[in-house]
Amino acid sequence: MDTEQGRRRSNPRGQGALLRDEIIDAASALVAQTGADGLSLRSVARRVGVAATSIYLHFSDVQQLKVAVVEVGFVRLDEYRDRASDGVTDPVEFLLARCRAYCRFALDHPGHYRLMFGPGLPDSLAYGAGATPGRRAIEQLAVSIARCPRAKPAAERAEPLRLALAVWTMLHGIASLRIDRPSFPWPADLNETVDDAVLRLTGVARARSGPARH
Amino acid sequence: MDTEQGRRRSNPRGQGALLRDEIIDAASALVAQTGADGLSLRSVARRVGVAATSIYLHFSDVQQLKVAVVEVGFVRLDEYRDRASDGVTDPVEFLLARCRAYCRFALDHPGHYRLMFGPGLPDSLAYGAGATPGRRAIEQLAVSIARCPRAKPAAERAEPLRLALAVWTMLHGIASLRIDRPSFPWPADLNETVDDAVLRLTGVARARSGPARH
DNA sequence: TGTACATCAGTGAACGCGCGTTCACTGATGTAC
DNA sequence: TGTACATCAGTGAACGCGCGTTCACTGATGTAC
Repeated sequence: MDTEQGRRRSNPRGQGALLRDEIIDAASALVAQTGADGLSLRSVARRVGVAATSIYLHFSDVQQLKVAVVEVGFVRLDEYRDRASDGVTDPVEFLLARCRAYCRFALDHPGHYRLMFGPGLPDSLAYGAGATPGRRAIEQLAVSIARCPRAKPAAERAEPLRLALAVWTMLHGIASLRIDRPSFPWPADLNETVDDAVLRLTGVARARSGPARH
Repeated sequence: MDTEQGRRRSNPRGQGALLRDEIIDAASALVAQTGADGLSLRSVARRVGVAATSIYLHFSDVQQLKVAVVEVGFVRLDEYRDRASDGVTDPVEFLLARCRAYCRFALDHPGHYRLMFGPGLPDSLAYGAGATPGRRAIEQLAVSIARCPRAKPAAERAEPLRLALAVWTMLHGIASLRIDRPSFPWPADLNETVDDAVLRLTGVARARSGPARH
């Protein structure tokens, strides 16, 4: 429909799974462009240039298609964070880099982010319930926090997992409000907002003369 | 449709505005029961027991109806907070009580909350842009924070408005994640989570032997 | 006191739309004999 | 080498649904003369 390129040819025999990837790609692009609500079985089919019913060859349900898009989103989010912290040795800067990357991912991919963490997906299908990417990310975050030197005396410290939960919650607040209320006069510097919040919440102290700001 | 009570009688002449209130009430109830997505012009009309077209007598648009529901939500949120802090003299407890009330409102009225602060309403119609309830609430929050004694030396303090923004963002994160991911193993005690986050973010110190916890 | 008219509150049928899902099908390509 | 058949990848028409919005209307009640 978008690009009228004559007739679509069937994939060669045995390569039917190729369409599955095409569908996921198209769904991801749709979510990116038109938001989570723009994702429908028919809109995806139109974009791929295929009959609506062909989706059912690979997904039992429109919900399962959304789940697949969410899975792609989690992989990309991981990549964002890993790339941001790659080569950073200072534990505090490591932590901050990954937190900033989380928010940057959300603002770069608002549609995906909403689908991953918003009301778009029924809770039962969403990540967060089992041993899933979301849960693993929280645990990684706790480790990152635990490695940082802290200002407070040991007695006043909260456990890292608790802190990780608080940090994730904060990052989600920052990201989702900026996504959903773009006209609000947010501070221009997102990284500064993130750094400030994370340092305050965790009680972690940044080294005196850290590396270049961002 | 819900309760078949024969035929609806027109409101008396001059009292046409009564229907407007009925519509808003029904819309609010629908949002409360079935979430922001359950709100449609026709579902509201069904619930009121009126023809779908009658909505247009009072709202030019389905969007305007949503805006009216959001307005009701802001009034209720204000009530929640005022009632929670009523009679509380200690400034820190005052601040915490209002923050807890914010989250409690959100969890008691998830449909309203999502409509007020989520993606349900187009940004241009949402609060937050002008001299609106949301903005006023932020300023009130800043005042509440400023009245609290703080642990840190004056040089390290952030301006209250900045802190208020951070606190609001945090509360939104807490509330919206609990709403959208109810199956995640959140700490059982919401108030403790709120208190902890607010105190850490603001650097405000609670009095040694405060009043009963909650 | 009677009547024409205006106003008000609300109705009912119809429109076109996009949606998820179903069903029976088509056409190409491989495989068994 | 030829043919019957199975499998695979994908199609197209149709279903019923709820939606927002439009249009011309109805019936009661007030008001002017």
